[in-house]
Order: sequence, then structure tokens, then C-alpha cells
Amino acid sequence: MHEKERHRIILTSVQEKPVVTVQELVDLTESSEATIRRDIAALHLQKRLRRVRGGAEGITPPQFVGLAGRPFRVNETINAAQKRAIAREAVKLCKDGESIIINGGTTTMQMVHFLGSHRLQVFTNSFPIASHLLYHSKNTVMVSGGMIYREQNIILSPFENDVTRNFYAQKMFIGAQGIGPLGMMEADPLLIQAEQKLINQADELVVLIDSSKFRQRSSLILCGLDRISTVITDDGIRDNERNMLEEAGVKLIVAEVGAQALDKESTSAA
Amino acid sequence: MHEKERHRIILTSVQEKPVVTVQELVDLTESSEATIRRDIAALHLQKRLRRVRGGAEGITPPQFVGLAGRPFRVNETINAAQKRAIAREAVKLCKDGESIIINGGTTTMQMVHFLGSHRLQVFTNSFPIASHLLYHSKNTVMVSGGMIYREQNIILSPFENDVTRNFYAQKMFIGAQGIGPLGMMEADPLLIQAEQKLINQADELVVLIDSSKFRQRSSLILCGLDRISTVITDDGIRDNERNMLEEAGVKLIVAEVGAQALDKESTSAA
DNA sequence: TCAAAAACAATCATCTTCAATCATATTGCA
DNA sequence: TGCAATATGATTGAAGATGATTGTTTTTGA
Repeated sequence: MHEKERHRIILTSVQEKPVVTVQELVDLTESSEATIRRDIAALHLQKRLRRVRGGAEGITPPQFVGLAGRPFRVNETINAAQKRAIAREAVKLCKDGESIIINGGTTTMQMVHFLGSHRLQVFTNSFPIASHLLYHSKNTVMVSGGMIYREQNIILSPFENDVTRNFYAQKMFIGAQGIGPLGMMEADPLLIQAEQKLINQADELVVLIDSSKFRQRSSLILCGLDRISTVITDDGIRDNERNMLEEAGVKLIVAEVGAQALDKESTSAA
Repeated sequence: MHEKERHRIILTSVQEKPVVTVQELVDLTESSEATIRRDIAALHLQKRLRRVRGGAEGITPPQFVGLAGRPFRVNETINAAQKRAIAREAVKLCKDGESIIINGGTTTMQMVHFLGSHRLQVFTNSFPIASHLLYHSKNTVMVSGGMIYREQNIILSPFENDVTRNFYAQKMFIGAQGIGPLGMMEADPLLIQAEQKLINQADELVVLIDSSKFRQRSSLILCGLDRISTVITDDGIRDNERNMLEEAGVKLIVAEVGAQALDKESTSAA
């Protein structure tokens, strides 16, 4: 077997398993122990894997560390304050007893913080959202079935006939990569697929999006503005963007970032 | 078992439980007390956990305490040692690349400990099992869709047309409330419903059941003995019970419960 | 407080893994 | 083809890891 081929085998092996022994690789490549050791040493120098006693281990890609290492972090997202403020407004739209759909995403995930004392029927395709609501609230939690994608953190089934079709909600909450005259946009085909499944299962579509996303475009269009009932964003939204939404008949809610900070100001001012 | 693997097991254990004893880890890793002590000492030096008398405790990151807490506790079950031993034998039946179904339950949940270094396609209706595998292994994880029942910790859809029908596995692992000449029995109608859905989606049915369950009866029969391929139990099984299985053509695997449990038995018997 | 039990540390035998070396095989090139 | 460079495989002694044993310390419960 050729050197390149062995290296390929070794590298895929350490990706698939946390640690691969020299013996396993010997069996796999039908080459000698010495060769495998040399290969591991070489790949270690190239920093393509880490050499450990007994074999080799993969260099865990950073995004995986957060996933494999601990449950998940609801807080560690960029623009957390804005996203939280937006999420808070979103939760204010919900009345106890209502059914809602929460599509997976970093902004929508912030909603879990404010849902703790609610009693809603929540359907979601996000594993972390379901997990959090399950253990930290008394809402009824329902999930879509299918494979759990680690990177996107969503549950998606390739089949048409899943429970998604049997759930209907007053409101669906969703984030997006960008928004413009053509509608909501997303970059990841997998997310588009998941969202497409849910988008027709609710009366109102509520889009949670921080204002910077008005200036972002992306490759895939999820739906037009006419499908959107409400947009919740922060006060960074510009006039032309307001007009765009108004013309499309979309209700706009502007969340005040750091409302509690404002409160403090007003108290200290008084 | 490899050093890295042991470390991984130890670290996930202290994440799930505030404190883990050396004995528990010995059972979990099938290595000696001395090795576990060395491991704990090493991880302590790396500040990845805190060493305490009797075992190790996790270093709870402060930002986490109020937020995510502990999603669930895989370890806090009665007869944990027996269940773990049984679960270990169950995992030994799996080969990498295989598809398996794990039905929710306290015994089957123990399997997650031994699945850490495997690469399987796992379908489950148990939210905690899915969660654990997702964050602590590289297995492909698939879940059934539907409502999450808090008490039973399973995901169940009232509809026929869910993804469950689209998944087929070589083996299905399942626990039970009791077992007798009439077959496997369960008390909770909800569990029966969930199990019925899955039971025909696999070639072999592997039943994980501690020996005391042979003397228990329950109200609802899930399936007859003829449907069962293999039973895994502990060494408390009696001769007539062995015969019952043998006559029904069921393969029997008896798991050896950890050394310390055996010691206790022999001392009390003496 | 004392005695039994549990947990621990230290030591040693055994097994595994490793690095170094040399012999052999393969490849590239004149 | 013949030669040199490189890659591979086998061997061997050293280093490391593991598990059992033994004696010490700590904890527990009467």
C-alpha cells in the first residue's frame, strides 16, 4: 500500500474515532507496526493529528469541542445582548396555552431564557432548545424526528411523512442569515430544508433578526416578505429598511437593547 | 481500554454526577483501581477535575451553574452496578457501522457509557440517551419525533406516520418491567405504545433485564418470547428461568457484576 | 476510644509500546 | 541494467503502563 493511501486511512480513522491504536491501523492497512509509527510521527509533525501513546488521536476541530465537551452554551453567542432583547420581545407575543414553533438558531435559542415561567406548547427542530425547555421549564415540548446534525444543532428528517405535518401553531419564530426586498435568506441548504418543512405549519411568521442582517445578503431565499407577519429587530434598523417592511405590510417591533440598563439610567436620573 | 478513553469516561462521569467513586469508574472502564487512581491524579494535575477521597468531583464552571445545570443524571438509578454490567454486554454485541435502536429505559441508558468510542447509527426514542450520545460520542444520532414525556423521558408521537417507520436496524435494545413465559411485560401504557412502534423495525430484539425482573409480572404484554433473540441479565438468574429461555430458543448472556458486588455476596453468604 | 473497613500509596512483576538499528524491498534515474 | 535513494519490515533493548500485593492512613460505627 502506498504511503499516501495509508495517511488517508489514518486520518479518516482518527476523525471517526477519538483514538485509534497502532494495532488497529496495522490491521487496516496491512502494513507493519514500524511503518504506522513512522506515519503517525510524520502526520504529527504536520499537525494533522496528535500522537499519543498507543496510537493517535484526532485534533478536535474547535466547533466540535463545544459540542462534544459539554452540553451546549446558550449564552455564548455574538451580539448576545441584542439577541436577548429581540428574543424577549418575541416571547412577549406568546400567551399561555398557545402553540408555537421555534426554529433552531442562535437568536431564537435566546427565547428559552424568557420561556421559563410560561406554559406553552412548543414545537422545535432544535435539540438544544428542546433540551433547555425540557429541563428548565414546564412547557410542553415537542420535537421533530430525524437525524441530529451536530453543526447546525437541528433535527432533520429526509422524509416527508414526519410529525411536523401534524403540528400546527399560531406563531412560528425564526431567525435568518439576511433579509431584503426579496425576502428572508439563509446560507446553509440544510437549514433551508428544515425551515421549509416548518414554515407552512403556522399562521404567523415572526422573524427575529438583528439589524445588521438587513445589510446582509445570502444565497438562498427562504420566503418572500409577504409571508412574514412580524419582524423583531433592534434599534439599529434604518429608515429605508423600515419602509421596506412597511410597504410589504410587515409589522415591525423594535427591541430596546439593554432595557434594564435604560431603567437604571432613568432611576439614577430621577 | 486506552488511556484517553478512560479519561473521557471519567470526565463525562464527573460532569453528570457531582462526585464519582473509584469503584464506579473501575466498573465503567473495566480497569484496575490503581489505574483509575493514577488517572484521577493525572487529571487532577491538569485541573480537569478535583480529586477527593473516594473518587473525583467535577469542577463546575461558575457560568454554568444556574443555567444549564445538569441536564439529566445517567447514573442515578437503582441497581446501577448490575445495570451497567448488563449494558456493557449489550454494547459488546455492536460492531462499528451497524445500525441499532435503543429504546428508552434506565438499563438501556447505561449503554451510553460504553458507546463513547463507537461509530454507530443510533436511533432512540429517549431524549436523555440522544442528548448524551450527541454530546459525548461521535455516533450518528437519530430521534423519533413527537412530544417529550417528562416522566418517562421518551419522545412519542401519537401518529403512525413518523420517521420511525423509515429506520431499520440490525438490533434493538430494550428493557422491561418483567419477563415470564408469556413474554416481556411493561406497566406503563405509554411505554408500551412507544415500544410497539419500534419493535418491528429491527432484526434482532435484545432484552436487557436484571435478574429480579424474572420474578416480576406486569399488566401489559409487549411481545412473546419467540420474538426475542437475546436476553442479557446478571448472574442472579435461576435455573428454571434459564430453562424457560432455552426452551423458547432465546440466547442468554449473563453479565458479571463488578468485583466488589461479588465480594459482598460471598462474604454475606459465608 | 477502639476496631473494622475502606481508601490510599508504594512497590514490583508483567505486558505493551516505543525507538533505534539493520536487513530487505521498492522506486527513481542515469 | 545498475546504482543510489528511499521506504518498509523485523529485531531487540529501553521505557511506559497496568494490575496485584502489601503495608499505611483515614474514615466509620459501635
